Amino acid sequence: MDENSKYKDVLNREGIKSTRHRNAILELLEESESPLTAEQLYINLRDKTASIDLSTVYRTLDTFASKNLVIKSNRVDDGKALYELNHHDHKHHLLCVGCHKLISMEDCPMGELQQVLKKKMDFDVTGHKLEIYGYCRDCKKL
Amino acid sequence: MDENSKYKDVLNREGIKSTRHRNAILELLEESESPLTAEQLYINLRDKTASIDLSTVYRTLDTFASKNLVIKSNRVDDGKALYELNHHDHKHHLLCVGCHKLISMEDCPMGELQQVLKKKMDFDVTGHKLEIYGYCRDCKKL
DNA sequence: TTAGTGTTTGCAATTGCCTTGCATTTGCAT
DNA sequence: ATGCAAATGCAAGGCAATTGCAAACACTAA
Ligand SMILES: [Mn+2]
Ligand SMILES: [Mn+2]
Ligand SMILES: [Zn+2]
Ligand SMILES: [Zn+2]
Repeated sequence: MDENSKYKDVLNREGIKSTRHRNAILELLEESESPLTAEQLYINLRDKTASIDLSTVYRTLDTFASKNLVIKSNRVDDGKALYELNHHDHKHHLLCVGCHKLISMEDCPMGELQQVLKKKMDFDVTGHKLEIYGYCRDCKKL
Repeated sequence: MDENSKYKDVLNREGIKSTRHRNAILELLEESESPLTAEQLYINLRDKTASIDLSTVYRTLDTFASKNLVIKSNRVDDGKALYELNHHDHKHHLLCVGCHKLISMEDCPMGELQQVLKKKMDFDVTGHKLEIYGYCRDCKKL
């Protein structure tokens, strides 16, 4: 199987063509354990084999976002756009205010809270947003 | 009392001068029940008495943010910067997606989570944002 | 395999949000 | 009132992101 077609099925399922760049971008996103900026992807791709234009990176990410293949968000400190693979599972991150690293939490702590709210407040939870800030292992030593 | 000095005490407490523009911006933020962009503030101010430059709006908001008088965030859809008054009370609301009522929660459910994160992830929590959506007592009957 | 089609990409220019340098004005302490 | 640091207006600049267009490419149907 061609390395450039690793995600052919995924892409075809969304009605878009399987290209070198699209496969490469999906691969990088899959390898990364934290969201990436368009520029980070761009630099990573340029350093590898595949020269690519930054506008192509943006267009590709926009396409992926519109197909719900990736989730677009904004970095807290500078508002720059971040992109991560949509794993379709409900997830939260810990944001280190020291080094701006994003760390994935294994599970959502809201589960039991929902039950409490249902009993005490008679409120049926359908969703939530949760962001947690603090200092990671590395940064709190300094 | 001069209308242009409504927030003199607040501003002096932060060690910055009380000016026409700063008072006007604080007033607009206080009147608004939702966060505003710099441009919204700019247009609002220009249409009133006070001609103001957009760069002054940004500089003022940055100053306020650095003094923790306002909270800066980013709009979800376009990433544009949003500014709102910092009311300094740590509080969460239940937002009913049926009637858009905001219900205050008596206490913050994050307390025990912090301890868990410290142990399991070696992460020191300094803050968080939490929004909860769902259906209130009245709306879930319908 | 080849030719044909719409899609994707590179490139360069452009947009729009936001920032910065500098001269002038203003608030405020003396 | 006077003096000085802080705040402001103005114009230029920086930078993430977008766009128009021509060339390259993926895929389909001969
Ligand atoms: Mn959750
Ligand atoms: Mn809380
Ligand atoms: Zn860190
Ligand atoms: Zn309701």
